Parts: sequence; structure tokens; C-alpha cells
Amino acid sequence: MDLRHLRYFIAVAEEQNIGRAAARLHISQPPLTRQIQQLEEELGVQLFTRTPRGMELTPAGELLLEEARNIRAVVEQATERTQRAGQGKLGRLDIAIFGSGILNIIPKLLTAFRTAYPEVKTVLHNMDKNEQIEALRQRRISVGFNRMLTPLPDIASELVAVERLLLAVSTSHPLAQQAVVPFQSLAEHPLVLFPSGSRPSFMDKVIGLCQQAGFVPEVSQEVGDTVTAIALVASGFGVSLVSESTSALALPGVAYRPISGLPENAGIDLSCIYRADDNSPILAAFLQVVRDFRRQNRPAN
Amino acid sequence: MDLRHLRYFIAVAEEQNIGRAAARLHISQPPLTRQIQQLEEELGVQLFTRTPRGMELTPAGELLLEEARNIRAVVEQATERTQRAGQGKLGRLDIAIFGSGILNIIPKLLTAFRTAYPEVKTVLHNMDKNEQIEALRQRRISVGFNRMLTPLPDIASELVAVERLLLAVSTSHPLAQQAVVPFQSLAEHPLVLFPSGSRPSFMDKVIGLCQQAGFVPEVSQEVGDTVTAIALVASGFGVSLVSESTSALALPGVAYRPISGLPENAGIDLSCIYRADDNSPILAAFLQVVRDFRRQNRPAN
DNA sequence: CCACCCCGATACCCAATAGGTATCGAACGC
DNA sequence: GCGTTCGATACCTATTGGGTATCGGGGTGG
Repeated sequence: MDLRHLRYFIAVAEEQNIGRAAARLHISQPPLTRQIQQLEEELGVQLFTRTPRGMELTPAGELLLEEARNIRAVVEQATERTQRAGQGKLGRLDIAIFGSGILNIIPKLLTAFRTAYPEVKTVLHNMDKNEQIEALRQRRISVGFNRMLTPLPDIASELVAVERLLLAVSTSHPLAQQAVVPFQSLAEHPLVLFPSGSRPSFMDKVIGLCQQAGFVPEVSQEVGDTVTAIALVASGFGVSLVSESTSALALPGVAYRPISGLPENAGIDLSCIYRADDNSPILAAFLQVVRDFRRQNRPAN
Repeated sequence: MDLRHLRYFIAVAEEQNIGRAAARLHISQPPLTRQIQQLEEELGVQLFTRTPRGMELTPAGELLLEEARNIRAVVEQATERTQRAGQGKLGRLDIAIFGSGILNIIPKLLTAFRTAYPEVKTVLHNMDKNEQIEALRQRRISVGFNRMLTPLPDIASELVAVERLLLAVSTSHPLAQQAVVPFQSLAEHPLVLFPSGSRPSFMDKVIGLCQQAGFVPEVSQEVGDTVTAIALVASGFGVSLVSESTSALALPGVAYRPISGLPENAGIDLSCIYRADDNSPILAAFLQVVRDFRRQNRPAN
């Protein structure tokens, strides 16, 4: 049996007349007669009683009509869903995020993506950089967000945003008095640095910038993630350098200040990474949203 | 798209290898390659990624695999159900019964039929003879049970059983003293007769038998159905002549007695009727059960 | 009562297409 | 580097779906 048989059968059953059904199907009457005969023969069941006025369904035919309509609907739905899946409009996207990434840009991106592709289920996973690369290679995730990425042959990356450095400082700290803090002045204050995980990291970037500016920072504490660092800043452990989007994290007793005298390369990149050989349409759709987001938010770049 | 496409797709998806899938499908590899390409082209979706080791499903292909398996199951179920319907094993049979028919033989028949064809839903309707014929012609029922049928061109009938006549008598009635009651002795006792509906009926048969025996019965009451008649017998309204199967109706104060001296033609027929042009397989199955029943219960006939 | 009409069925032909054979090209693995 | 193992391609054949012409039968109207 064939979907064509069912399509023809439905037409004949509905028209109760082979000629009209044939017209509706844009074929001539004899082949339609033959197909119906074939269907009956293949099933070994009489589906119609032939009357001088046309074709009348038998009870078995009546049953098959219901079933055939159902099959038609199921097939239509299957093709449509498959096509949507092929266009990246339906499916699942596993995304890895890291500590401070969750604070500002990534939620906006995710919201944009989920609005544009509401039938794609996004699943978030917290992973540090090395875990993300491992998970990408094992196909447990399709996208990861991170900073300070070193190029890898099998992992492609896409720049999402470049953020400014801000100083996170306790409101009771002397530096909090200044609206803009010169970078050099940080040489005299102990720093809370993070993250302590996979290298190279944001921490290395900060240390490098200090060296560029001619001083070695005094490290009061290394911690694993941004939130912990800000908490330590709040309780007077020192000051910290954070990405712009971290300022969305408004803890009592913590102020964020712009920094002057930073070198050109002081921007903090936020990128997303994915398998270079991944041509999943959902990933392509996601990357397109990332690019659109970047164009809208950084017209200068 | 075609069911063949889906069958081939499932095979390739399961084998992850076109060559093996082709072997499983008993075709050669190139046409299978082509069918898969066609399917992908028609849907506009890449279903597999070709690797040096074979075929790997894309997410869209993964989705289609689920759908295709589902479609295959639905189609299989539909053909099977249609075939069962065509063999009279699945469907619905509307059956008309009348008053006393329900007491003995018809329930046995229905039980036999429902055991042999458990997936046929039997629906019972209470109708007198004329209502049954009307309902048959209007196709509201497919089978009717009745007695004393007059032949009609469009209604065929099938004898189910021939029952003896019994006397129904109050236990306090003088005739109840005899183990066997001579037919002639009924001339002296008022009779309760039934049914009062469509003619000719059982009532006419009884009157005819009396006339054959040379007396005119004294009718104390005409009632619509057997149960009412037996109730009147119990309360002393008279005696009644009933079919053998009515004796299953054991009311307190009522006894049933065999009758002697009846003519040869005193048997009470129970027949089933159906449309002469009805070639529904369910009806055929039912009639076969009727014939088997009759052969088992009346080997002499 | 006959002619006509409308229905599906049949006979026969052609065109589309599924399937087969031979072969290619790319990617591993020994 | 050569053989092996994939899928893809080229080309042919066989099947089959669709078209035209026509038939046969059962109603219906003149």
C-alpha cells in the first residue's frame, strides 16, 4: 500500500463517484478505477459497493476512511515538523555558560533567540572553559560562551561583544570616592582575582594589563567566579576588576567605577564557541542571532 | 513522499549504512542512495551526514525517524483493522429482538457470536415484527429475530430453531395437576393470548391450531408480550400457550406442562431475518454462527 | 418501449520511475 | 601506498502509473 492509494481512496470515498474524484485528483477516470481495485485486492477487502449511481463505502471502507484521514494528517505533520527541524526552527540547543556571562549579555541573547525560535528548546549548562571544549567535542553541547579563548583547530568561535573593564570596589574603600579611577592607582591596593579555573583566563588578562602599565598587582585572593569575587569586595577583601556586564550584579556595599589610563587592548572579549564542523541548522540560526545582536549593540564595531 | 521512502529511510537510519540497508531491503545500493537523496530533496532537509564510515542522522533525521516509525505503525494498524473489518471480525452489528426471544435461544446465540467475534460490537434493539422489517429496510439494523414470518422479496430469513408448544398454567389451576395436558382439554379454559402487535403472529398460530383440533378457544385476554401473559397466568387470568424457551421464565405460581395431541405442524419457528442484498461480512459471520448453532442443537433437523 | 445517459470496467498504449550493473572518488587502515 | 569500504554517478532495463478509446449495464425520459 502506498500513500497515493490512500489519497485516491479518500477522494473517491468523499466524492462517492470515481469520475468526479479523478477530476479532483487531476487524473483521468480509468487509472483511478485501477488504483482502487489494486487497493481492494491488496487488502483483500471490498471497500466500496458499486451502484449505478456511484461508489458507496462498505463498513470496512468506512473504517479505512477514518484511518486514511488520520494517516494523512500524521504524515503531513511529520513532514512539516521535519522541515522545521531542518530549518533550525524546531529542536534542542544545549548551551554552556560560565559565571559572569549569565549576568547581562547572554540572557539578552537567549531571549532574542527564544523569541525568534520559540520551538527550539534551549538547555543551559554551567561549565568552565575546558569543560566546554570537552563537552563540545563529546557533542554534549553545541554552543559555549567564554572569554579569552585560544584558537583550536576543531573549535570555531564568534565574537559576541567586547566589554570595558570596571573597578569593583567597596563603597567604604578610598577609591570609591573617585568617579573615575586611574588604572595606575590599583598598584597600591590588593586585588581579588578570578577565575581560578582554566587558563588562560580573565585573571591572566588583568595581570598582563598591570604588567603593561608597569606594576605587579598585589593579589589578596584568587576565587573561582565573579559573584564570589564581588562578595569579597563587599566585605573589604580588596578591589576587583570586572567586566562591564558584571555591574548588573548590584550587591549592597559595592560600587563600580570606570577606569582611566587603560591601554587600547584592555577590552574584555565575550565569544561563543562551537564545533567547526557543526553544520546543524539550529546552530546556524543561533549564530545568526548572535551576529544580529552584535550588529545592533556595537554599531561602531 | 511515499511510504517506500519512509521504509527505506528507516532501514538506512537503523543500519547507518546504505549498503547493509539495501541488502536488508533486498535491493541494490544505488537505487537506495537515490531514494534517500529524493527524500531529502523533497523535504528540503538534510537527513544524514555522510561520513567515511557510513550515514549518520542529523537532528532533523532523528526526528523524522521517530515520526516514520510511528507512521509505519499507524499504517500497519490501519490495514490490519480494515482487513479484520472486511472479514467481519471487527465492527458493529445491530440486532433486533422481540419479547420472548430474549429468554433462551437468542442469548445463547449472541454469546456464541460474541465469543467467536469479540471485536464486533453487538447492539440490541427491541422491536416487533413490522418495526424490524422497517428498520432493516432503513438499514438501522442488520438482523432481526422473529416468529411466523411471511416471505418478502427483499428480506431473507434463516430458521434458527423450532420449539415445542408448552402450556403455562397457574400452580393452583386444575390443569396443573396433570404432568402432560391434552390439547383438547384447553377448549374448556380461557386463554391468555399474545402478542397483540404485528400480524400474523404467534397468537394466530395458536388460534389456528385450536381450529385444527376442532374447537374455538375462549380468549380471556390479549396482551402485548410473553412476560405480561405469564404474569396474568400467575394471577389466575387463565392459561396460556407459550414457546418452549419461555419456560426459562420461572415466575412463582406458574408451571409449564407439555401438551399431548398436537398436530404435526405445531412447532413454533424462531427465525432471523436480514436484507436479501446485504453482503456485509459481519452479517455473513453472524449467519454462520446461527447455522452452526442450529446444527449443534437440532442434529435431527 | 426504446434511445440516451451516466456510471464504472476493460483494453491498449505511452511515459515516468524504480531498480540493476558497472564504475567512480574519497577516506581510512594496514 | 595499496587495498578496502564507504556513498555517488552514469546508464540501462523493467515495472507501473497514467492517458485515450471503448465497453457493458442499469436507470430515465420521450
